[in-house]
Amino acid sequence: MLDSRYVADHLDEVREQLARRGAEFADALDGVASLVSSRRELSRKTELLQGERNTASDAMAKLARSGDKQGMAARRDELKALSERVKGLETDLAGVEAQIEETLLIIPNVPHPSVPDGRTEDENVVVREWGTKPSFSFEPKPHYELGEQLGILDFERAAKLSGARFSVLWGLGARLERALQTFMLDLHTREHGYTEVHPPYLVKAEALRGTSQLPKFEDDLFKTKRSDPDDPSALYLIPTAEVPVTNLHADEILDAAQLPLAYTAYTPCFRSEAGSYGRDVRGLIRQHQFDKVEIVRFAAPEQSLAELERLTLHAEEVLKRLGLHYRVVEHCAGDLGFAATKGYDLEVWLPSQRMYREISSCSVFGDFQARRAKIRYRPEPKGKPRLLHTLNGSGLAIGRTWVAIVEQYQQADGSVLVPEALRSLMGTDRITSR
RNA sequence: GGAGAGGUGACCGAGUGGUCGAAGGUGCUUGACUGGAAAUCAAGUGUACGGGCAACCGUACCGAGGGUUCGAAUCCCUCCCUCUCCGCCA
Repeated sequence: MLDSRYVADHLDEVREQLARRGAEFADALDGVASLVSSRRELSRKTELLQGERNTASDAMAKLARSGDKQGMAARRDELKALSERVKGLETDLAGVEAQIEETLLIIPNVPHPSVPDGRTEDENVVVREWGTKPSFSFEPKPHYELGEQLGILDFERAAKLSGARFSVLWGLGARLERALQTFMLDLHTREHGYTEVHPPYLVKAEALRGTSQLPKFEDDLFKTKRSDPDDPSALYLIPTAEVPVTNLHADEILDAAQLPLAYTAYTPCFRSEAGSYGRDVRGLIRQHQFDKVEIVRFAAPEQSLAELERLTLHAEEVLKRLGLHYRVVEHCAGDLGFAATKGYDLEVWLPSQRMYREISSCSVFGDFQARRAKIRYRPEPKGKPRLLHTLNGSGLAIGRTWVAIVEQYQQADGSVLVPEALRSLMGTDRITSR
């Protein structure tokens, strides 16, 4: 969420910055500006009258102590009227504040000045590549064909259980999923300094509001208690570990010395994929449920851009160790996530598609999430609390990593070599038909 | 799910209608004392918004929301959470 006062005081600037995203928020922004000025006026009036009421109330207390029943009776009506006026103003003020919040909650973050222009993902900028495209003496197969032939991947039975966009992994396929969890968590905790977290997979609406999946992207989420969809206490399945992990520090004031905080978490992720009906219908690329190891950092504002580079390298290291060819692209302004102010995608090479596909998204959110979730830190021991900056990235999406390994390491005979780094966890150096 | 108890500042804990942003203690910070430290003594020590160059002042906040009242941390209602016992369960 943007700062309402900043928006009101820098209307044109914010308008221009948001225009880079290719979206129009003119009306909403004007609305915020005028609401902010009526809030100022209203709160001044309210406080003045509250002060009057408090003074009068103290006088009443004195009368009460001196047992002046008559004096009290004489003033009661007058005070009641005053009190009613205060309540009226308080209600109005709360109304204005709610309107400001409501508007601001659906306005995206402004792109950082360093973010390149562009409308769609086609205008993202390739920053660097790592490794080389594997070459094959045969036509490389898609992972879903290989997986089914090897008996490690089963969509038919998944459909029987849960419908489309679910999968069952068998044998070494399941083992590979588990090996990847362990491998990634071990790398981040042992070598990159992250603290491992095991969070809940069901969260309150409040948490989703903190990281900005709500209120705007409710359709993308699975909500529990469907029998009473309006129950405000209904829990949601997490679409990413970002939600529970970032909100760990909601409503907290951290010490500067604690920063940067670095957490990693393995969780399943649940996404309704509403509106993506025709896309990636085959294979593991787009599922309602997938596993992911997430990395999350909390940083002082001055550090956050450098922290983004660091976090991105941590995610990249996973691909390097697995020997998977990939590239890094920077989001153009139009392709930036709702809450992000700058970000990179890691795209892994999929031979069967002859394409780079997103396997990680690393973002810095500035104070956008911190303002929503009220995550602050104290710059100096006695100083005023200040919003910190949040960051996160996939480190990595495990399903897509599984896909990349099967495709990049496939052999002419249909078997799949196990990357060196996973061999001890897998207990084998090759996946063959069972 | 049933019965009971409770949610107060960084922490413990007092406060059952008015002068309570909140006693007392602990912790922390600063000062005094000391060769230094401990102990002791003194002062300070929440967050947000508004005003002021500043000292500081005003307003709100005692789990959340609503109500009663001239006035609520204190009374009433609803919800959330924690603890104890029973039941059930992994």
